[in-house]
Amino acid sequence: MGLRETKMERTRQLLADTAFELFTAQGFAATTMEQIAAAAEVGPRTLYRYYATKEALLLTFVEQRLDEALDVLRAQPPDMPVPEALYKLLDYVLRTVAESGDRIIAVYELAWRTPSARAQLSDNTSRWRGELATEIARRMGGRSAELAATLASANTMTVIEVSVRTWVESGGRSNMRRITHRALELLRGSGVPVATP
Amino acid sequence: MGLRETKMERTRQLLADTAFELFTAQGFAATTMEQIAAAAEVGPRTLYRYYATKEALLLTFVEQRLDEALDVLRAQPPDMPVPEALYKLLDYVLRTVAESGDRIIAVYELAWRTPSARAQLSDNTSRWRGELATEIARRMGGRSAELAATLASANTMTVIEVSVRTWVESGGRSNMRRITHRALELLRGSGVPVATP
DNA sequence: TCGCGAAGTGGCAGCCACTGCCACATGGCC
DNA sequence: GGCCATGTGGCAGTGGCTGCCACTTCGCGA
Repeated sequence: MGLRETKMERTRQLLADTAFELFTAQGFAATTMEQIAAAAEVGPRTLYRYYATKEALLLTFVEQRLDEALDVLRAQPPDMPVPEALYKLLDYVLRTVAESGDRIIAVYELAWRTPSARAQLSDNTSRWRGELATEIARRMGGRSAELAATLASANTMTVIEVSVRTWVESGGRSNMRRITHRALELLRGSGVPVATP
Repeated sequence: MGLRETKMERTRQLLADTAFELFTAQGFAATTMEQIAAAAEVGPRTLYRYYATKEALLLTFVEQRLDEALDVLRAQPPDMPVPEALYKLLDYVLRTVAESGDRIIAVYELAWRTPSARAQLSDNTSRWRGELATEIARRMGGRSAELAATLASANTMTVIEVSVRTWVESGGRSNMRRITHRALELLRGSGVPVATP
């Protein structure tokens, strides 16, 4: 990786961090892109080259975690049973969410309060669910599995959402895994694969 | 209902219809709010009083249908088994979607092509899913049912989404109900209530 | 090592979604 | 018929976002 790319990666990180601080300090709407650019000491035009929208600047952190989780799933051997692979994914998500702690909580709370950011978050998770469905379908094999894969993906996403949501609402104090396991237990028994340890 | 309210309702309808025609004719992004206001012969400021955002103008049609479906569910007797009540809701959605035909297809295709509109649509359905979960929880009774209700709501929404999506993608030619029933069949057997005729 | 092309940066002008404010008009009601 | 509440519309302004173009800086081959 050349000097150029290193520098850009650093700038990218700096912009997201600077934005995050301003957002938490003054609120999302009250912070302008110009302010963020000034605080990070770049031109506004450059800021837009790194992040196309203000919402992206807030949500990139969450987005990265979800994409990493997908990579974890893809890295599992192709002959691993789907429920087991899904459990690895779920486990990764819950672990990293719990580790990132405060920042995740702050981002979610900001996003939920801000219509445009909440909408963008919904869109991200919806896109992510689609990618997850594709990966599950590949593992289940064959065209006919597409519907089951879509349902399995939706189930998984719902479990993640409900777990994270209650965890965030408790300020990071509740036991995320307990809810996850209760949800998985409820979902078992249908014709759709469910994450299993 | 007084003359005043009647007139406003008419204007409201006129604005959405005018916008829809312009959107389909020239595309969502290429249509300005000013154009819509001019075409409907109201001031731009007035347009904003009826619809807070451009996306709302496009999506109000879909939104209305979903809200009606919730009302249908709420109208069912409280002692009706949840799976049966869910089936009534599902049935209403599929029926009205099929009846509204071209317009639904056009709205979805416009929304999917437009990031901001797609995000808004995601947000709407997410909010709707929450309301559905609340209603299901009430019918299942008790605090402890909340998680199962959330999962049931998510399942139902997924079934609707996947049905509508494939239907729209086929240009309204595929059999929406076949997919719906296959999906419901797959979902049966878990601890979560599933729509049943 | 030097210089050149590619790639990143930033300023400027401009579009348009959206808002607060205020003056005006128009139903609804006594 | 006149008054109040409520709806309409113009105006000025903010800020997100874009295209364009000039400038700088990195990376690489001669």
